[in-house]
This record gives sequence, structure tokens and C-alpha cells, in this order.
Amino acid sequence: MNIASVIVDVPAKQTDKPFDYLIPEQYKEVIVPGVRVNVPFGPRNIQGFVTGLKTESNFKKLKSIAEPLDLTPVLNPELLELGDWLTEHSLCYKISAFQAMLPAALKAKYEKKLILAPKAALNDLPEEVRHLFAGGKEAKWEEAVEQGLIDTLKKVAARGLVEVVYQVKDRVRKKRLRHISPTVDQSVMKSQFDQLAANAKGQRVLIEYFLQHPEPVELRALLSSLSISQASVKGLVKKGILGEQDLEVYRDPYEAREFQRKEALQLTSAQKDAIEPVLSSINEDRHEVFLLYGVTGSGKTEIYLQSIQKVLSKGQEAIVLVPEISLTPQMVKRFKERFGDLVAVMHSGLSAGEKYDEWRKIQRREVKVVVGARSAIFAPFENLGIIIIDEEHETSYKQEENPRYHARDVAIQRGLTHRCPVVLGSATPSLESFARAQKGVYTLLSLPERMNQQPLPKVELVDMREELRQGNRSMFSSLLFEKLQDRLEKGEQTVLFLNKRGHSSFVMCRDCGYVINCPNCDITLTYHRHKEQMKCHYCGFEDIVPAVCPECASEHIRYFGTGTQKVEEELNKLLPEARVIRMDVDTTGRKGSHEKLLNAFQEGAADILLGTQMIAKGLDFPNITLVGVLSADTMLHLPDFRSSEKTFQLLTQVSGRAGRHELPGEVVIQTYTPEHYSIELAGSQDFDRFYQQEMVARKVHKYPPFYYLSLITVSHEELMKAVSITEKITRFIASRLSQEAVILGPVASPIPRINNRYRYQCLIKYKKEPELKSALKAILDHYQQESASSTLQISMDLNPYILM
DNA sequence: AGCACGCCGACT
DNA sequence: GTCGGCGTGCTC
Repeated sequence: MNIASVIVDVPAKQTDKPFDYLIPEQYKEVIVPGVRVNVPFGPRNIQGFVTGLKTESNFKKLKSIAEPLDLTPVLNPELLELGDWLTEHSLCYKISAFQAMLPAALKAKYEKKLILAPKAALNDLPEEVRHLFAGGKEAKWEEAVEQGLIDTLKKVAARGLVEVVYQVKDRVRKKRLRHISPTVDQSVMKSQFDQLAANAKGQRVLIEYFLQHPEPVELRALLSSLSISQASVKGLVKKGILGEQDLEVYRDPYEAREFQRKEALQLTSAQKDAIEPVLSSINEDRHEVFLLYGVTGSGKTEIYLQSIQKVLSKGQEAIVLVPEISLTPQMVKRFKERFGDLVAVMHSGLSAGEKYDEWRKIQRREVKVVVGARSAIFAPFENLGIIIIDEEHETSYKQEENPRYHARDVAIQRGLTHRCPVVLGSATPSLESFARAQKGVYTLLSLPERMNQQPLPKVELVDMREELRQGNRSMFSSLLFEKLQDRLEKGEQTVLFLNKRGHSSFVMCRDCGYVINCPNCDITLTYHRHKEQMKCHYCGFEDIVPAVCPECASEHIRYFGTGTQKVEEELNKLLPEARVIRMDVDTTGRKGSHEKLLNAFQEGAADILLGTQMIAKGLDFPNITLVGVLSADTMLHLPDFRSSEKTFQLLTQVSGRAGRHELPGEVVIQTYTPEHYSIELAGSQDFDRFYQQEMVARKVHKYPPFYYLSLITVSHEELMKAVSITEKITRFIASRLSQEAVILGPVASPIPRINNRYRYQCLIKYKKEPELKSALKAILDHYQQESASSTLQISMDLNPYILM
């Protein structure tokens, strides 16, 4: 086994296969499948993953691996195989699959440098390039490029005076801190202690300390706790009594927080019925998918916790996925309180270094439970006992870039290999999952009632057209306003929800109706107040708001759309005594600010919490007795077959925030289309009827769960090319599929142009097309320039959530 | 992805 | 005649 197969870090069709390398004798032990290596590839060095070992290669002249980058594999055999599965199911490159499974910190960073040849001196170089080397032996390539010195350097390189080198670097290093420990045994320390000079007070204290605690201790902590100076330590190190070493420490994002350990709660009989099948599946090492369908506040989390408890007692591990966890600090708290240090937390709010450290804890078997967002599904556990996906209907479980995977599918795949249960929990299951539960593919577990027998909040729908007719032009209906005032008087809290998406503030001329668009994309620019700027959310274009209309020169240019800022202003006007906390992207940008705002609200620092999507989840405060939805239908009219489902889920979710404890809750939903079934049925909180109605609609329009979808998006700088290539692809697909398949295209994408690239697409609806995948692969093969040339890009999504 | 090799236009 | 444009193909 002196040859390694390596997947190299070049995401391109042509390099998406293993390359063989010789294993240098001194690395025989470390180079095993799953370790990252640094390999020569063409003229440069790049990172790669060892996927297998062998004794022979078809290739004649093999190069050698330059160096291993890990001492233990970062991908275990299961994850290597899962990488194959991911590649196959999402049609991505193998390297992309591997990288998606690891923390970003492990992705290579490349540095191109110039180094002075050993035989050359600085003075041998032409004068104009000498300063680049700034006294040392190295120069940065980028700097040379910026100063236009590449040509000169090329000539110098030809004379053998400088060399170009490529370096592979890890993005983040393990954090190491200096530790001190005794290097001699107790008796020696004691005898040294007696020989200390009378004025060596610090050294005395130190030896006394280490006689008690011989284990390594972090230097700075030691200095401050013994209140001595570094000089004393140095003195003993010099005498050979103490030694210094750098040990790895973890960056702990929850370090400052104390978590009180809590015991399991008594389960209600409904909870007992629901958890029983899960427990027996755990006991029997049986893979089974459960859909835990429980209304908000029905105690799903306790079921998760006790199932995990069971898994841990068997010596196994657990993965819990939650949608974007930084949004639910309460959830983290519950897990940390129950399982303490056994929990690792992974979410987007952590720095790359912090994420890496959490991942290391898993890899080193120091934790048994991981709570995290989508990518935590790849946690490198080897003895998984359960996978839980909370709020399983959330669309954030689908990754919208390559590899385009759905965490639910990965979970089930891993559940199969580990022979362990997968629990999907939701108060508003996705149609796909619910349909599978109905068919018996998943096992349905129901929690139809709230735990403390609190009734679900009373929901009232307000027809905003009627309000308008009665002359109320404000964004608050008279009913909502009344209730708001009432809560203020009683000192109870209100949550106001505004779904900004699809209605974000755009800039329009009131005279001619001209809307300001992005020059590069077919999308309106969004107005950002704090910088008095307009921004494109797709290409990043920014511009100042014009004083006059670019079309008709009118000065009546205004921003439209009800943003949270505007609501806040109006609240301040109408209810000046009310204290408002606003939560949206602008106010929660900084790390930890989200939690700070929520804590402030919980402690009663405000009467009204006003926010977007992000407040729909996980809020569980006793004093909230009113929830207001300012405009329920903003997302209903998006070009998305899931818009009804999303509307229903969101409204149900938000309503669930009210009256979760002793005080009863009320919900007011304002809408312009109260007759729409998703709004009406969210009003009556009737998931079953919504499910039936929506299933009919899906069946009629041939959408999931009746049909599978695949979306091909072609983008090109030239409109005609985009159209004609999409057309060719569409015809090719049609020729390869059966009559049952529905092929829609070519049509312009809902956003027809992004960053000056025209976008056309082809949507395929099908039930069973064994040929589809090979046809899609053939297309990718044929247009293999795909990412190589910037002119043509083809993206494929085998189960799109966003049809854009 | 980089980079080299290779074949056609406008210039010292 | 050459310098340099970026199309094509290769990297174990």
C-alpha cells in the first residue's frame, strides 16, 4: 500500500476523480483514507483528501505526496462514503462534498510567494524589485502583481535568482496557550524548595502550588491566581524544575455562561405515548423515521431530551438540528442544562475558529451531543444513536449552493448506516413529510395538546380592505390597536410580526411610477435607511438615493413598502409611552445582539417586540399575551408553489408565541385576503384541513409530494446564448424521459438577470425517471466548461426549494 | 482553478 | 517580421 488515491481541491469536471500519488516512506503511518494531504498538482501545490490506498496505479510516473496535513483522518470511513452518496445525489464535485462536511477552517488557503534562491543575494536583483523582499527572503506575489513587477520578476526567475512557491495553509490553527508543569518529582521539588534564596518569594509560592497540583496549568491563569510575576516562573524554568509547553485550548463561546443542571421532567401521558416507539427503536438498533407532529408548546423538546438521554445511556451519540440556532438561545440552554459539557453547539454565529473547536470536541469524543444548524448533520460521530430535526419543515435545511443537499435526506441516509432512528419534529410538518407519514413511510407520532392544558390562543382575522373602506389608513387595524393599548395598560407584552420579505422597501417615483432597478440585475433596489443608500441584494450594487426621478425629473421620489423601521416610527407616534424593541437584520447584525435584545424583552425592558421572520421561532416568554401579524399575505403571492404552505406555517408559528404560560393569549392577523385557505385555516389553526386542501392543489398542479422536481438553470452573458442552450438542454431532456414527465422550459428565471448574466431555466416534474440522473450528468459532461469559462454556467438542483 | 501551449491580428 | 490576444487541454 504505497500509493494513495487523492481527490484534489480543484472543483472542476475534469479533475473530479482520484489522482494517484506515492506515499513517502516516513509518512506510511499517517497517510490513511480520510486525511488531508498537500500534493503537487501541475506546477503548484494544493490540498487533497486521501480516499483510498493501493499498491498499483495505471499511471506511470507518479509524484509523491508533499506532506500530510492531519495526524488523524478528518473524514472517517462512514463520512467518506457519505461523500460519495452526496456527490451522486446532488451532482456535485467530490471535493465540494468533502468540504461541505467539514468546518470551513479546514479548507485550504493558498498563498503564492516569491522566495530568493539560496545562492542569490538581494543585491543580485534588479533595483526595482528589491523592496518587495523587504530585507527578508520572501515576497508576496500579490504585492508584485499590484506593482506591475511580474514581468521583471519572470526574467529574474529565468536566471534562477527567485523561485515561485505555492503554500497550502490551514485557515485556522488550533488555539494554543502556554502551560506550566513541574518536570521533576515531588522529592526534588521539596529539596529545591529548601535551597531557595530567602527573597525568592514567588518561587516559593510556585513550588508550594505545584506540590499540591502537579498537573499542567495555563500560564496566565497561574500568574493571576497566585499573584506572582512571570519572572518567578522563568526562574524555576531556568533551574529545570518547571517546564513550559503549549497545549491546545478551546475557544468556548458559552464560556461566560453558567448552566444549571436540570433533571428530566415528568412526561404527560401523551408524551409517553409519543416517546415510546422512539425508545424501542433506539433499544433495538432499528432505523425508523418518526414524524413528531405536535402543536406549539406540546413538549416536543422534552421528548428529544429524554430520547437523547436514552441514547447516551447506551453509550451512543446524538445529533440535533435546529433551524439557525443563534436564533434560539433558549434551545441551547435547555440542552446545556440537561447534558452540560457533553454538548457541542454549531451555528453560523460562531467564528470559524469557534466552529472548528466545537468540531474538534466531537472528533476527539469529548462530547456526545451536537446541537446545530444544517451542516451539523455531518458531525463526525461514529456511534450515532439518534438524529433529531426540529422544525423539520424549515426551508433552511436545504442548502442552496453546491452541494445542494437537504439535511433531512442526509439524516435519513446516516440513520440507515447507523441503524438508528431519525425524529422529525414540527407543529406544521412539511407536506412531503406529512404525506409520507400518511403513507406509512414515516411513523406518525402526535402531540395534539399543549402541555399545561393551556388552550391554543384565540386567533382573529382582520380584513384590511374593510379597514381601508372605513377610512383607517394606518398599518394598524382598529382591533389590533385597541388590544395593543389594552396590553400596555395591563403591563403585558406584545409581539408584532412583520413579514418584510417580498415587500421590502423600494424606491419609486410617485409621479410616473418609475421604480429604481439594479443596473446589473432585474431586481428592484432595496432602500437602506441607515446609510441613505439603495442596495442590490443579489450583486451588491450600491447607490445613493437620487433627489429627482431619473425618468421624469420629478422630486416626488419616495420609498415604499412597510419596513420595521417605519412601523417603529408609527408606534412611537401613536403610542409614545410604549417601549419598543425592534429586531431585524439591522439591529441584530452584531454577534450576541440578538440574544441581548431577547433578554431585554424577557426582563420586561420593553412592552412591544417588533420584528421580522427571526422572532417567529423559539420565543417562550410568559408575559406575551398578544401577537399581531401586520400583513399576513406578503409572501402569499410569490412565484413559489410552496407559498401557501409557508404562509400557513409562518402564521401558525407566530401565533404559537402567545399565551404559552398562565396568561391566555390572543392573536390578531391582518390580511388583505382573509378568504385564502392558508390564512383562514391558520386562523382556525386547523393543520389537517390545510393539509387536505393543499394536497389537492399540489396534485392538480403536479407538484411535490405527488411529483419530484428538478431544476436546471442556465446563465450566460448573452441573452440569446442562454435561451438557445436552455432550449437544447430541454429538448435533450425531453428525448430521454418518458411521457409521464412534465418538462417546463425554456423559461426565463423569476430573476431573469443577475450580475449581467441572463438566466433561463428548465423545470422537470416527474414521478419515476430512472434515466434522469444520467441525462443530467450527460449535460454537465457536454458543457464541461461549466465553471471553467465564466461565460456559461449550468446549475442543477435535484430537489429545489427556491425556484429562482 | 491555474497554467502552458498554440494559432491568428496590429505594431516596434 | 514579433508581441500578445485568449481558445484548448492537462494536471497523478
